Amino acid sequence: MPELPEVETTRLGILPKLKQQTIQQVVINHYQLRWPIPKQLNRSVSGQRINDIQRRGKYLLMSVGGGTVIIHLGMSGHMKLVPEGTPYAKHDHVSLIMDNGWCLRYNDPRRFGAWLWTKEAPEQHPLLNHLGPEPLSNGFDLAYFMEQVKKRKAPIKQVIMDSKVVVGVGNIYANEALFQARIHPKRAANRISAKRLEALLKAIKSVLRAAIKQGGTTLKDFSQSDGKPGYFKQSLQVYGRGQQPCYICTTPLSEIRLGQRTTVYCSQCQR
DNA sequence: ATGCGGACCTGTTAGC
DNA sequence: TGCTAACAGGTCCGCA
Repeated sequence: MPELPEVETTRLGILPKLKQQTIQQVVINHYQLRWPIPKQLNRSVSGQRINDIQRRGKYLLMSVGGGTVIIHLGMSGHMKLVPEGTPYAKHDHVSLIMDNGWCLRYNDPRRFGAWLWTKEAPEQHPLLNHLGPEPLSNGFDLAYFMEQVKKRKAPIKQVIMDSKVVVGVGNIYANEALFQARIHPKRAANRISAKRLEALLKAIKSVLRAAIKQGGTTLKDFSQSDGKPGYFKQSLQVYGRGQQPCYICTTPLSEIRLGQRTTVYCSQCQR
């Protein structure tokens, strides 16, 4: 479920009910996520007020007095806000019971997500301190992108999905951005002209912006128990459309595996 | 340093 | 209908 736009949508969805509210209690039903949830989490955050929730890449950073909860949704994680006392759903692993009667539930069937605790500045944390720039920030510009790409001969798709190069570009949006920029996903990163790299840079930004905008339309449903975002599906040009006609030239879209991820592209339009 | 495959999990779907 | 295999939005880790 979560690529960057969904994480941002989640953040914007839960923030209004949590900001400046006090965490009464933490209930952990399942400690074993990608890494075990630290035992001291409950002690560290109970009674603390949530100052803010920020996002870095696909990580959510919940700052409370004394430290930060670092949250990742993995492949299948999502958040729900429910009234306190609502029965647990299957795979509800973490609950934050708030003083204002709301309860944040973290649900994650595959348990690839994470809930960690740090007292240091979160950007110093080992999981965050090697991350590349935010894709929508000014730091992700053509000069930087060219610098990164020229030392990489791997397929461009794998390079734009590398969080050391830029954060937040997952499999769906990597496919979409490459189609928008007309670049073949297997093309060696260091063999793309500046002009085409600029097109890719713009495509990454525009695809992510558009998706965040779409996610925003489902925000009002967020406190509902089944708040599944409607998603960006109808806007997808290639992802999930293998064998179907290219919207530009009608050639059937190709589907291959690249780095163990499904990759869809138009062999006619993308070079 | 870069690049690759394996690992962590459960649920859903395609194929026999 | 039931079983099995493959695949799913992520990304860290260890080894070449």
